[in-house]
Amino acid sequence: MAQKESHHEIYKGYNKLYIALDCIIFGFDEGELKLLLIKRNFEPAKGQWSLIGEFMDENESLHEAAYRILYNLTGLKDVYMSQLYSHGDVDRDPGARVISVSYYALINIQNHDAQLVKDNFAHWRPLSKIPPLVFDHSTMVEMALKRLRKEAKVKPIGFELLPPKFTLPQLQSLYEAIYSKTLDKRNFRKNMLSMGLLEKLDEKEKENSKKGAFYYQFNEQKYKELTARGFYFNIVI
Amino acid sequence: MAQKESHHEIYKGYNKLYIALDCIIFGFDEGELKLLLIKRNFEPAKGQWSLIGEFMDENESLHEAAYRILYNLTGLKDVYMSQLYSHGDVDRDPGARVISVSYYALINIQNHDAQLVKDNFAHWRPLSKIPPLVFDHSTMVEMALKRLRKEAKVKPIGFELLPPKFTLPQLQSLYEAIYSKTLDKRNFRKNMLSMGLLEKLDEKEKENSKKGAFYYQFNEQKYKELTARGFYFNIVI
DNA sequence: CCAAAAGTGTTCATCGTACACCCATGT
DNA sequence: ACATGGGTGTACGATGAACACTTTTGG
Repeated sequence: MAQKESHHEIYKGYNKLYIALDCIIFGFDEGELKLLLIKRNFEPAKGQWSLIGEFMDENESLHEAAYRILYNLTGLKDVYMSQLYSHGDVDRDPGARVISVSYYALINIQNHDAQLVKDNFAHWRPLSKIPPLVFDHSTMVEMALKRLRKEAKVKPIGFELLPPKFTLPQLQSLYEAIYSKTLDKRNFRKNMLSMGLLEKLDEKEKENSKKGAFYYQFNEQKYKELTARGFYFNIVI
Repeated sequence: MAQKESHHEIYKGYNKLYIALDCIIFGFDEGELKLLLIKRNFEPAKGQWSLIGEFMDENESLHEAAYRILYNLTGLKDVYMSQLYSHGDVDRDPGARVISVSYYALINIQNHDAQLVKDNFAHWRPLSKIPPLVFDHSTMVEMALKRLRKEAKVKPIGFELLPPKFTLPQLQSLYEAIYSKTLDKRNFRKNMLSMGLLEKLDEKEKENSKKGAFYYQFNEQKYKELTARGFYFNIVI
């Protein structure tokens, strides 16, 4: 504690800055990727579209802040989230010097707390129809999409955007949405199933077709085992 | 300006934090990767090994700060540098709450200003013999190496670590150092030359062999042209 | 019975990988 | 002449890419 004090002394001559944390929250619904955006009802830039973000508190880590913000908006806790980038242009926020750390999250859109979202003036917007955003938030979204496209090829993160049980046509549709590209059904299924990470269930989804499509679920445990032995997830786009 | 004032008012209730910026500086010499580390002669952790870093100033962007720090230590300006990660654990710096943004740099080790390095108590240390580092700096180094390994496969950044003129054996030796792996000479050369990015010079390097090895240089211009047409650098390890 | 989506295999080209010998030259 | 590092080509297996028809069933 004495040491802590002395360090405070040492650092005392230096500036402190505002740090914010912004979240890019992806969902998948109706065959397309969506982002959770808020219509700000507070200054600055009141009434404009924005990512959800808040200022960092002295007593929480970056990860904790990211999960706090996500939780407050969606009621979700166990969610895939990953640090994206730190945005530090001097004038990025016209109001004051604020450095923003961005995180991106992939959530199962079915699970979020719609009431909370509503209370926060937030809305799901299709990625193809994102309105202009405040500050450098559009850049953040671009970077997040780029990152998602990179990661979804080599990590099994796509499943985070789907319910625990999903069909192969749904999964393919998700990948097609991520990469804005139609994929060959046979090659996609062969590729996906050949990794041995999906378990076929004895149950069919019958909303989208008369024949019905079998449900599958991702085997997290098996993925960990294989990874420990040098296996790499890889889906060819 | 009136607006700026009003925004300051709005943000006024929020905390400011210390933000530091740390640089992981890679060089390549004597067949191995090296890092530029400082032996701190200031508190806290005086006498211990550390990355070079400083506190962020209110009036510079993250990139500007990174280049400032690198310049002050090495005298180098036009250098490959890229943001790595932001480290935000509450207790990462035992002295005070400091968030650190890390950048990693690849420099041609021949070009640095040895006197400046000396004045800053900095030393080149082989990656294989990195001493324990202060705070979470060892984590930063690990992350930087991981990133370098990812990037050197798909971007022509290896050349940043070499002089403008280099031989294929030197280039191969660099890749072998990056990946801690011996590579097949024929496959490496075939792969590298097939991209058409290297220009063979009429000059030989004769320090390392009697026969001498031809110098090559990287054609940045051609890389840009090809990239614009959808080409991707790719070297198989 | 028919429309609509689910499911299934094979062929070909490309790319990655393994591998061994000759060349040039300084001593 | 020889030791040392530089330079070169080929064959095989694995992987990615293209491609069309059958199955199921609700209406």
